[in-house]
Amino acid sequence: MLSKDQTGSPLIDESNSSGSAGGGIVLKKGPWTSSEDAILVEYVKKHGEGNWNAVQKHSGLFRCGKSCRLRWANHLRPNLKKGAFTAEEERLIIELHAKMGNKWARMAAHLPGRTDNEIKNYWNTRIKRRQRAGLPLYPPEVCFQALQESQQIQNTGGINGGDKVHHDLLQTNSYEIPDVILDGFKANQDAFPYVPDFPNLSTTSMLMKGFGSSQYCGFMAPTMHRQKRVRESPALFPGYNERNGIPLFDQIQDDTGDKIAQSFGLPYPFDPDPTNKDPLPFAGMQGSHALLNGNFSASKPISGPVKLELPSLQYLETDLGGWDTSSSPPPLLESVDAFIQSPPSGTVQLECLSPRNSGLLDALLHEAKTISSGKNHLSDKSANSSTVTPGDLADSCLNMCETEWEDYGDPISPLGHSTTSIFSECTPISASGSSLDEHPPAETFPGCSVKAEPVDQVWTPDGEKETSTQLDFSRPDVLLGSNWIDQSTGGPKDQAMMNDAVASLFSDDFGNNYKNMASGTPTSNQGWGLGCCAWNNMPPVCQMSELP
DNA sequence: AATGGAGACAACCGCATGTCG
DNA sequence: ACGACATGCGGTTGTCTCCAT
Repeated sequence: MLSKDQTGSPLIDESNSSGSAGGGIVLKKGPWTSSEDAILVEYVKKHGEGNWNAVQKHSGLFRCGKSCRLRWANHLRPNLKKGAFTAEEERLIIELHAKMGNKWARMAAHLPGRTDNEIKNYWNTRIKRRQRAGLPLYPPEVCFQALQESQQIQNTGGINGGDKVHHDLLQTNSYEIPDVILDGFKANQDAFPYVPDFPNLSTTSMLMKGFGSSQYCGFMAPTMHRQKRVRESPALFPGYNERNGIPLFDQIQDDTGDKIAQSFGLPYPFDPDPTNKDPLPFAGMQGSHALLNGNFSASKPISGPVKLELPSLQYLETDLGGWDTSSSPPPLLESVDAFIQSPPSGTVQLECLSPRNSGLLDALLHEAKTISSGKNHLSDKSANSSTVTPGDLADSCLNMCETEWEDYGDPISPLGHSTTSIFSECTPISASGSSLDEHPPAETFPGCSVKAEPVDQVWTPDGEKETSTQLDFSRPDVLLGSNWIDQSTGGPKDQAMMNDAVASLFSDDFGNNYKNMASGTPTSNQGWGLGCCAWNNMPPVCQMSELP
């Protein structure tokens, strides 16, 4: 141990001291000096780690045990890696965060020599940077993988596995990006890993934000301990259950949702505290779409072998749980449409309060429910008490994800988050004539059986056509309602009406793009995808202008 | 040269959890 | 079962440096 003389008497710096050890001893706070470090190292060498409160007693170090532990863990313990994160580490951090959320300690366990604090700082810095740049937090392949793993969890009966299953998955380091994705992706991702250069992707960023960290955008409920999580309370959505016949989320295994949510780094469900007066459920919706969209609408990373298909509603005709297993890869590419299907009539009003508006996992669940009900809705809607199965949910998520891989442009807005946040989740109906049909959300178009055409054509996203219009979607559902399809023809219900309505509400640019989309002309807005359904039920309080 | 913003990093704080008597 | 204590974790804040203006 160094003597005070040797170390310049750093033990007590009165000018920088605060606090007390209870016995009148003033404990130092603030930056550690090298001499303090030496003392601590010496102490640990002698006595080992732990019993940190004894450090002060035995070493004369005027630091609280907490501070000592932190200093040791973050700076002094051996085998600590110093310096910048390597590319591999960064990739891992991103992947882990996509799966775990802000579980820094757990993430650190996967990064030998790195501390949770280091990772946390790195991530927060990255968040800020990417937020500012309007870039997505997660690369699409990471999102997809997270989804895939969620599905794997469910498929392996991990519904009740809780974190354990999830953790096990992580332990396997199964971070391989699905080939189906990377076949095409890697080819174009020299600069990969996780931060693909998506010049046109800025609008998806918002959707990426809010993952598990309240500081991302502020609209996400903070990560909560499981013990604190309370299942969705009917009080939050009064009448939701009874009137809609749609099961509340407590009908779904909590662990399932939890795991999935964690796969996204999401708190699940959204702030469930019924006493919480903060209207986060809705405020968080944007973030939620960040989830659905931002994660998956990674612009156009795929080219080549990946089969890209426009969403199809075909599955609605089939048993939801009975994907055509003859095709491979299965249902993933074919079910996105589920999310663009309008809810069955009669549910619209209620869904203004539906949990999907939370934007979190429950939103997915709700969408899955919509899918489920969509295949047989109307007829037995009222009797529909089907519970969304985890598999359904996962499929839906995955399908969404894959759809988002489609090569489409982003209706980028300098707002960064806005347009894509919303629209990239809207299914690009098709270039074959199907188009959106504007309708008020109160109007429904049951029997969604639109068959989307495969996306065979490759078009260049009109990334230059960015709208800088400040969009104010007091009722985005008006525009984004998924009920724009004539169910009988699969085409636009009233294209002119829709176009006019859109043009009137959007900027000219935006409206024009929209019109182009409606007419099948590829534009940057063709990527409007999955979000329709979710936004379809967006409460009026959500306005794009409120986005950062 | 001065200044302000952003990034990087370190450290603290509050709370939750685990352990032990 | 309970409380005290130690530890762990995540969020937040403070400080320093760099860089553009």
